[in-house]
Amino acid sequence: MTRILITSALPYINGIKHLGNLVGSQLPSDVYARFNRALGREVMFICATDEHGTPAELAAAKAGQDVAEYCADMHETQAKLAKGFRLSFDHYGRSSSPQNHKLTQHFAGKLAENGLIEEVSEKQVYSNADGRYLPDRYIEGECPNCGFADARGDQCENCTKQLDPTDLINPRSAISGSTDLEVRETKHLYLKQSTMRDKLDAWIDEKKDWPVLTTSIAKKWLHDGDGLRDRGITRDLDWGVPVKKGDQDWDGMEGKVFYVWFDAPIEYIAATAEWAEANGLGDDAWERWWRTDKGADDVKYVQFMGKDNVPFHTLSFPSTIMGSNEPWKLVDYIKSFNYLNYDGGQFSTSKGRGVFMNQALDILPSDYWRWWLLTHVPESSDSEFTWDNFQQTVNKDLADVLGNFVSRVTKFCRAKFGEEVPAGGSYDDAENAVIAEINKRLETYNTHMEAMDIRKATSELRAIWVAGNEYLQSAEPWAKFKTDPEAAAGIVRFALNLIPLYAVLSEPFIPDAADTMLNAMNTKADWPTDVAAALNSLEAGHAFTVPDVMFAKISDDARDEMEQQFAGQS
RNA sequence: GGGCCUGUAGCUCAGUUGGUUAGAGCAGAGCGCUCAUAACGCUUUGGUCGCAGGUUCGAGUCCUGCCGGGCCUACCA
Repeated sequence: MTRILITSALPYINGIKHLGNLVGSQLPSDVYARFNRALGREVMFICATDEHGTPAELAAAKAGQDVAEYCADMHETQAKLAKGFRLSFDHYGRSSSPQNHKLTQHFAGKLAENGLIEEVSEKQVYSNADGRYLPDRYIEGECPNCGFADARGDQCENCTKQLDPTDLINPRSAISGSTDLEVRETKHLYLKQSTMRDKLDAWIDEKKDWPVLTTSIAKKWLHDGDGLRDRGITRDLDWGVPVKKGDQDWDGMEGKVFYVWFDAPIEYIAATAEWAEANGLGDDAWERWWRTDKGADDVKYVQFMGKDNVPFHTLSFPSTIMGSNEPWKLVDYIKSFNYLNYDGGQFSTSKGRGVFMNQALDILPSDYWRWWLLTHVPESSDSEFTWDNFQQTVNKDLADVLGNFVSRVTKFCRAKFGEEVPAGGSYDDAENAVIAEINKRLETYNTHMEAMDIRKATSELRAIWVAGNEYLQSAEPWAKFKTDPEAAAGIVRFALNLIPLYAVLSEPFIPDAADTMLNAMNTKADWPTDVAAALNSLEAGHAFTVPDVMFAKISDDARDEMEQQFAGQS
């Protein structure tokens, strides 16, 4: 039996994430995890907060908190929101965990042993007022090319010319505005990725089935200019994983930490170790997912991420893994996504533009958001959120097609036969035709889910819901009831049986609604392998209840109000 | 500047290795049903597939150029 290891890109710690962040990795990975669990496969689904780096320190300072305290609070907030959206992580870890400190230092030590680390002395801009080194984009000044006053140290937004911070005229700190800057000499570790270029190139070449978005970005970095460049993996910061070789100190690296992009992917592994500890299990429990010498040979490892994360997952992290010369599990498939835009522009934290995870849950239940986001997940190109589209999709698909189906069937039965599955009648041609159709659609649905074609899967699922309404319309139990109650009973029994089937098939997308359906029908169900059998599972006499309205519609007024509320200040 | 992605009905999107009259959902129109959240079902109107060339017996699909949108470009993460 194949085991499935799934990781979602780690949300950064510096604030509450918006819907674009959610749909770009966590939500689709959750669908895939739920689907695989439903099939009975053993799944390990990992996510964590990514807590290191300059922006985390600045966010903490802005919040007037110590950075460790800030990260702990924000981790709790994000974990709570993840639960609110029903993200079914087996563990939601923290990149600041002791496990990650230990593993990150371990990998660095191995890379050094294998001659893949180089010490480089370089010049960095230091801000006396801020008491810290400034990354290029945290330095602003006048562009030497076009004269734009607020050019950033890496690139001028106005003329798009790439810059070096020392090019700027009258440079200042973007954090404090201070001009008390100086260039200091500082020593850093570089990972010699360039020596692994051919190996990485050959490895990427094997991945014929990966999304073009994934492989093309990797190829660009491998072949652009002089090819893959070495990458600095340390920073002059206080908050992070202290630079060590395994458990040994690293001469000349005192007071420095590893670069956030070096330790963040290692947290996928460390979070699994956190999971083991949290569940009172030994190291072998997590190592069997990650070490091919300890049982991970039968693991299929799938990563989900936004396109901005691709280079780090196709090149940097594999360099770390391969360079260690230890039998760690490499990724088998990378599913990458484009971006979700908001009503004609980008989501913007600073402008308060767009919907953030906490706000979304304040307004409507998670299933509404999950369904819309997943039916519009940016798989082939960027996609766009509009309130009008959101309202239409939710009202039509969830309220009218699925919710109303459950409602009409259960209420009709209650009125004519009471709140139990009626006896009498039998399944005939009409029912067998529905079984045949669902069988066919289920096969397609399974194929899309295995391939992680999320949008195609949603439209197939919707078609399966529609089949129920079509059936009722042509079977007309309300008309039959007047002349042939037995026949009507058979129809209602069949229709009632569709509800648990729909619940199971819908669970990866709308888990709360699936629960509601199963609870109402007072049953449990497995992923169907035999649709005919599944539609015979509720027998005559089985008691059920009529659920409350599963999905209340979004009114035009409510839609307009929400649109106003989230328009931002642009 | 360079690289990649993208432009198909009013809207959101499918369109396998080029092969007869270009598909789906929503929206619009008409009809039907009345069990149901005025829900459901059936039928139907919308497209010189961004533009211009080219290859081919044949191109939405391949090539070239142009126009528009997006992302990345290695020190934000």
